[in-house]
Amino acid sequence: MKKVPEECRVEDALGILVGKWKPIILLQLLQEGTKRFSELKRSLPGITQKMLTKQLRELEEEDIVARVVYPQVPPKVEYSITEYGKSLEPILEAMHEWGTRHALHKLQKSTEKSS
Amino acid sequence: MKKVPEECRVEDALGILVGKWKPIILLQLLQEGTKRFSELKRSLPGITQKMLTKQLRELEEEDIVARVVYPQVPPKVEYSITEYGKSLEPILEAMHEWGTRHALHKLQKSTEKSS
DNA sequence: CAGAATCCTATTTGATACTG
DNA sequence: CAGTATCAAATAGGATTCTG
Repeated sequence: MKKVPEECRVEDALGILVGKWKPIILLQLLQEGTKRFSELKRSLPGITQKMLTKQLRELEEEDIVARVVYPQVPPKVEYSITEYGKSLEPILEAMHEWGTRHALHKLQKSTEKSS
Repeated sequence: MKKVPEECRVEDALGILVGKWKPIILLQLLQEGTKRFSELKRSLPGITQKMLTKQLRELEEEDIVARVVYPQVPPKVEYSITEYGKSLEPILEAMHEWGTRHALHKLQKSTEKSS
């Protein structure tokens, strides 16, 4: 179904990072290590259970995050970045750096009225 | 309105790359240099004028691509990556590399039936 | 606690036709 | 040639309620 040249794999990486909460979820897990579902939810103000579940499931599907269920009551589920998932870190950092510069760039452009 | 920690600029970069056709448009312009609207359309099988126009406008808005209109008939419009836009290239390449490895990774996983 | 299920809105993408 | 305009379909995102 893909009509783009097959040697372009940019969209594969992009597809994994895309989602309103995925980058921030990944950064949380990268920085803080393993976290429970409820901890993650607390650190992500505004997210709903549905979205958190969905995004985590998608990341799990791609083997980026690991999900460990402790069979006890009340339930306990822990999420963490897989070794494989850590390979995304350089990309996330590059994007963070670029994004920071981009914010400055836009600021400069908007100040270009005073030559 | 943003609820994510303000020090996270990953989404800014992501927002610029996201769009079904943006990565491939950028790669085209990076690899082939300046191109006309119709040339771009030809190199992007499946894209509609509407989408091509929209994505280009969004990239132009962020100062990633430059749009030059030649006031003549029939119209001629050329698009190219700006100097600033070229700063995205490392990210695109990193994503491309990662995406390639990811394709292999998934292939290996699907072959894990034979231990 | 960690979700699943349902319902609803908004944004994205696409098909098609028209225009200076 | 390089768009715009309009309509329809698909997808993403969100609010709320229920459950083992």
